[in-house]
Amino acid sequence: MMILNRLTTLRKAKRWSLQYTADRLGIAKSTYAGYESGHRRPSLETINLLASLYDTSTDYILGRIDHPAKDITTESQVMELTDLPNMKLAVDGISLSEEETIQFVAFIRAKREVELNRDKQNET
Amino acid sequence: MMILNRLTTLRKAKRWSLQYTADRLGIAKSTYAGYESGHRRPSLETINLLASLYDTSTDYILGRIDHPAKDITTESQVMELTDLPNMKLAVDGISLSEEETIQFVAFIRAKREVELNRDKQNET
DNA sequence: GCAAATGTACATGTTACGCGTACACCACAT
DNA sequence: ATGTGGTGTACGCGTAACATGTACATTTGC
Repeated sequence: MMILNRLTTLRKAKRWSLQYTADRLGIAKSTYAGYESGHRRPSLETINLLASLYDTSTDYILGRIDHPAKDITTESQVMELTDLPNMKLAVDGISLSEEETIQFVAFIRAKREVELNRDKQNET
Repeated sequence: MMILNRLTTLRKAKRWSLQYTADRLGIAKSTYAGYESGHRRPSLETINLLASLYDTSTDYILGRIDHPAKDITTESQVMELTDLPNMKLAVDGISLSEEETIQFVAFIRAKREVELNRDKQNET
């Protein structure tokens, strides 16, 4: 059995729905759902697209390698956290789980939302 | 059209025949020949095997990258968040402020603390 | 020149892919 | 409570395209 269950993790890291992802891929929602559930498997083109959309490599999606990194060294100086599979971050020497990063991104978004609303209140 | 014509080059670089390659892959000669001629396309498993046999990556075989280098995995660089005074992280394209990064670390530590205590509770 | 190995082309049966559809579930507003 | 839109899941069907065997062409070694 080929490792494709990484798709679900990758998609949720982007906070995308099945429908949205399927639209980006140009296929039906049920089709993409089949990939994640393991009942169906994507075409080569779709694998390619997925690697691009999820900012990773086909090798990672296919389970050939265990690190989803695109080439970190060539990345720009600013690293996007929502592209989290591209990097490994640690706190106190313990690597962040993807779940932790997802939670933090949600945390930051909520915090900014609050600040945005507060600013709006302060407008004349 | 997907770039698969690299297969012929890769195979000849190894000085392998169609038959030998097909045997290594566990498929019929005509089947593998179909890949190189472009009339047929390999399964995901076969793509995987091909990348391994030819000592390259699926990304190269699929035409996602142009260099056949095997080690596309810049081996897991783990970056310690607390050691990154000038590390630039972003969420939704907006760079994290230093305070936000501090909050990030605090957030993770608090979460882990909670989990640690919960685990202790669950011990007999 | 011959034989064996290699490469190419094709017809066929069968797999499994993509889609639509239907359903359960949840959040939220009415 | 009832409705509405969005999400994830499961299934049956029609069909594209895959794997194979076979046959033929071409090259290689003797």
